[in-house]
Amino acid sequence: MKELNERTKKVLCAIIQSYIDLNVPVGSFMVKRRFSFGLSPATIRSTMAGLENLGYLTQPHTSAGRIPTMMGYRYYVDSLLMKNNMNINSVLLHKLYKRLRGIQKNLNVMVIETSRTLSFYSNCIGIVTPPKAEEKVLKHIKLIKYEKNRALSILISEDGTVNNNVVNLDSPYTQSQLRKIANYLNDSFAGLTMLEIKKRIAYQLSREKQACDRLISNALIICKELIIWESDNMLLEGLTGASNLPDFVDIKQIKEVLKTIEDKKLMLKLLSEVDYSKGIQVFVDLGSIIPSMKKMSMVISPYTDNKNARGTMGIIGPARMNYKQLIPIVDHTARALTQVLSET
Amino acid sequence: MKELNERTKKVLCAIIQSYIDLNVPVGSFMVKRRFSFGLSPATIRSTMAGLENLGYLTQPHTSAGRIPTMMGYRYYVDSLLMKNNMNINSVLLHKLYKRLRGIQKNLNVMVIETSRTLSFYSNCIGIVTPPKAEEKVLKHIKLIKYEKNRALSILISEDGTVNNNVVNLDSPYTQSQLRKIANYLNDSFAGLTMLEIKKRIAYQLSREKQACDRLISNALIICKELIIWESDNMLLEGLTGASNLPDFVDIKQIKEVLKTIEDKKLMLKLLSEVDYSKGIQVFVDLGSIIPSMKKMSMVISPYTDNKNARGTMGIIGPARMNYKQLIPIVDHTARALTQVLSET
DNA sequence: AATAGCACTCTATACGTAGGAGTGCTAATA
DNA sequence: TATTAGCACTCCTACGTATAGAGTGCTATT
Repeated sequence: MKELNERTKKVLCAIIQSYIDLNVPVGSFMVKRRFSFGLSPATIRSTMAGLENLGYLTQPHTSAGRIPTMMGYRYYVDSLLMKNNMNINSVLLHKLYKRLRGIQKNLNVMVIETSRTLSFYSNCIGIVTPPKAEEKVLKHIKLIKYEKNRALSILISEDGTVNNNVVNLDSPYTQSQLRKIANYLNDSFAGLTMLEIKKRIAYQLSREKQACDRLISNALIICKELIIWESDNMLLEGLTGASNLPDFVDIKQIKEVLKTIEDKKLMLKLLSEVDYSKGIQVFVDLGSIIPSMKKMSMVISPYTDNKNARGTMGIIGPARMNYKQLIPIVDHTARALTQVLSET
Repeated sequence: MKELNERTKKVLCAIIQSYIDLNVPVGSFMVKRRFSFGLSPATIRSTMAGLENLGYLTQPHTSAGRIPTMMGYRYYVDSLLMKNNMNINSVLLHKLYKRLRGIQKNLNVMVIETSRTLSFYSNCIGIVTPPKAEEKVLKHIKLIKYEKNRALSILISEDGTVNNNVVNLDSPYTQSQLRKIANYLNDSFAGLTMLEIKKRIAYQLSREKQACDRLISNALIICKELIIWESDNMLLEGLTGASNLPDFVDIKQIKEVLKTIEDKKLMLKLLSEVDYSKGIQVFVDLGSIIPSMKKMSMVISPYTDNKNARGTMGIIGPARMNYKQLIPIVDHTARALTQVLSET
């Protein structure tokens, strides 16, 4: 891939910016009118022809202007991130922080509210994954007698999330037996991540099937069940807002996207592979990963509570989205969320 | 409103059934072809003209067949319910019961799964409201020390639902103090509905502001906070399926519906006013209640656990939906859910 | 190397026409 | 008197044609 010369770069970015702004194939005259770098339409035309050959632009038909290819968007976004010449309205920024700060400090509520916020300010689909279940650190387990052969378990994590679940027992236990089981589990596992706990349980159960105490082996089995139940999840908000975008005129596309989102599995898989170390990331053309997401992009950023909890949050919208505005919005929302969560 | 004569009824229902089946304005020849009651097209035409005058049918334009008005659907559905000549595939019925029976007996999961089931078998939007929070009967409250000034509360209802919530305390309490508070609350309120508890708390707090024990008054305040938090909710599934219906060609309509559904408030209000005593109910033309739901209908039925819990469940779809199939589906799903919940 | 000029291409829009489905009215019929 | 056949009429839809406009690529010129 040869490096583009300065002028070619400029023309490419001008075209993409115009297309993002106007949603219409942009021709040589349009570029000249909107960005008066002293070039004649003819010159711009030949540059455009070059960019088309290189694969950055394409024509819907012979006598139309150019529109960006996915490769074009990729280039555009990368050069934006490089130059970092994006701007965010300071009033909006203030509102963003205020809104997140106003929420009660309950992680579950926080996650919902963040996805709403993202959707609200971006007019895209807001997406937030709570901290990964496997990485959560166990703080405390509590077991309460519930029905004859069942116990209510309460699982408190270091990050403040609480999960409850009904576990089935092999035989009736008294409340004091349940307390003993809970004590054992707390002594053994508090402070460890769910992943570590899972591993240890598997090890202990395999090692001494017969040797150990019935109470203990039952405790292990209960705990195993508990942890399995703690599955990953994800929250999406703002289908309405997103569907108002001019790009969603294609009803087939909208249905496809709805379907994928309702399915969640694919999205979760994709999100689980996001690289936490990288900061903000832009996936231009989700279609190459999830077929139904053709011509869609995702801007995503990690967040943490500065302890163990790490999650991802961002937006999904048309590849033609206004990156210049939206990348900073996602970025600042992630910072704001991290900050608020760290204050606990 | 004059009663229609037998033949006119027949023609009206034939036209509506045809329109539901084919989604095309139906003319006199069509009726003759599909339903050979010995009438000539000319006769059918004059009957149709009469029905149009009465407001049951309408013409998209002068030289087209007739389509039903909302009043027409109303008449059609009422006569269906009256004659009760609806049929349900017994294989489908079997699957329906099997599916609901296969779910673990956790009310929350049950509700999600029911709305999925409804959506799956109807290709409409499935809608289920969990039992009304106010009508829930308190079984047991448990308080656990959580952080300095906070306690984790676990609220178990008779119907098996568990809610947890973090309550803020005015000052630090020890675990044993919390236990005392919980005991007091259990002694006072277990077995009452949330609504009753709310009333009693309001009464007690107002009656003896100074007289009573600090612990008790705190207990009351905590409990109040808990109960307020228990708000009504609703679950919707199957936007994808519904959007595949041929009626949803209008993108504007689909967006309007999405918006309303995302909002939830209007829907909840509507559902809270459903008459439990009536069994299955059909709202033809939701548009008259919720403007964005033009030309949509709702088939809805109550369910119970044969104790205190009562909720509503049903489907939302185009006014042109196949009532003959879908009314029995909703009906049987409600019966199945009631049966499964009653088995606990 | 950049530009002006020009012929060419393709789309979107409007318009006109023909075909067809369905009606309402009227007169004939059982 | 209720029903029906016949017929003129209406209106939608599909399809073909014509036209304006936007934008291009190529070529000759600066």
